[in-house]
Amino acid sequence: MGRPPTNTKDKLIETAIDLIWREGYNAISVDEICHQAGVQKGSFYHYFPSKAHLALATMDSCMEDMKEEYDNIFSTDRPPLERFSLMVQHIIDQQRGISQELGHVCGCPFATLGSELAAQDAEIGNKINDICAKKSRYYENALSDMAKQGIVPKNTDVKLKANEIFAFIIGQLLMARIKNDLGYIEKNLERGLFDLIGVEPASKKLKRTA
Amino acid sequence: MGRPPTNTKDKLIETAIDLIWREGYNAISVDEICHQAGVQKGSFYHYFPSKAHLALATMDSCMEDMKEEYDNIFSTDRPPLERFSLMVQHIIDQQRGISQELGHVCGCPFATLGSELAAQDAEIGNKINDICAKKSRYYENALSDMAKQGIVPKNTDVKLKANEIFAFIIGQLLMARIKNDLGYIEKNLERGLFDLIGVEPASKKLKRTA
DNA sequence: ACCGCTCTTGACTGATTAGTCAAATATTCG
DNA sequence: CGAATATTTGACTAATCAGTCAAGAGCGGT
Repeated sequence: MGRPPTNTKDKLIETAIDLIWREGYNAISVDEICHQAGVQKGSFYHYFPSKAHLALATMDSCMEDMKEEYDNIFSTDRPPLERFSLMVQHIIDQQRGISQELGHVCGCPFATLGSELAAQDAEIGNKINDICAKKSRYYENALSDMAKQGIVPKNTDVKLKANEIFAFIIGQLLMARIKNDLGYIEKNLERGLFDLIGVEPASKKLKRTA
Repeated sequence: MGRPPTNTKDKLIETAIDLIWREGYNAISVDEICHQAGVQKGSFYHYFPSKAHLALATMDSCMEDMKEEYDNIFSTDRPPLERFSLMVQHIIDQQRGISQELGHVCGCPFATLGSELAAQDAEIGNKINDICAKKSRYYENALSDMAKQGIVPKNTDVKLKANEIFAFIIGQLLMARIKNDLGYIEKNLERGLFDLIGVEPASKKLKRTA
């Protein structure tokens, strides 16, 4: 029944991800998104009741991609420390790709949007909160496994530690975005992460405290 | 000669700091700033050639305040570890005050603005870069002193370490802003900071590695 | 062929945007 | 007082904003 589904909605979401990620939510207009997506305004409002709803849809889309990647990276088959190393590499690769594609280091899309809209739109704020919690859970699980294996102290507060790790990562990504420079992340992200966890990556082995 | 100077310019800057800090740069209008400052549009453009120039002025103002506080906190009279503890307390106090005044946890004003405008306005991006560098220097000096005193390894890369600390702090502040919750900062900021530095705060003393 | 449904079109609205400007006002100096 | 300068006023522009809507186009089922 009716006209067959098209890729209009997806085109809008894909275009919006790029534009919002690079420029921010309030800096771009519905007209601009439509124009770059090659879609008419009426079609936009056929699929999304408002600009804010499109932003929510872009987050859902990013969230899906993220989940797929992180389910793999944080697979329990992998040694827990290796999961973090792999994640660092994934972040660097992703940032490099996006920065080449969009002409600017863009950082974490959730953090950028969250920072901009935290005090403005409660629903978006909640959604970003959700995403933070989901990401933290990957870290918590890995940290739990590390505690079981004695890589970190058994009594480690994994929730607290996961929060520290999360903050450190989005902080590095935010700095990379502001400086438009991936150098620090490339040099510094893994090292800082392992400092926070309290272990040494790869070759260098130092005494840990129990 | 001429009409005497008034506080109009300062009123505009003060109002803009509050509005931009809470809502973001693109989310607020010149009209709104003028209205809340009780100033007419023409007066605004008498003092500032554009909205972006007001944003620059707010950053200069924040920067001045910051410098005064940090010159005190990071005074070389103080033991270097105490400087970091004092800074943590200062951040917490400041965030509590602003969140009460503006009705929302606002995080770091430079990071918020930087995140929003990094890809948009090169001049603002450069200024924020400058501010980051200045703040990092306080950390570097303290870390150098700690290295001299053997509190951290003599061969510590203080520039790298300062960058890690900086990223961690703005990451925590960003999360606090997104979650609109100071809880994590109050519980977690000092602890994570000392984990990164590689020392233990206050009572708990663990073996460090040389 | 015709109906019913989905999707698309593009002109339209009314509000808001950053920024302009000429005239008015207030003050100091001579 | 009167000239010179600094500040204020508020109406104005032209562009842009999010969102609306009535009309039509494309398709499946009957």
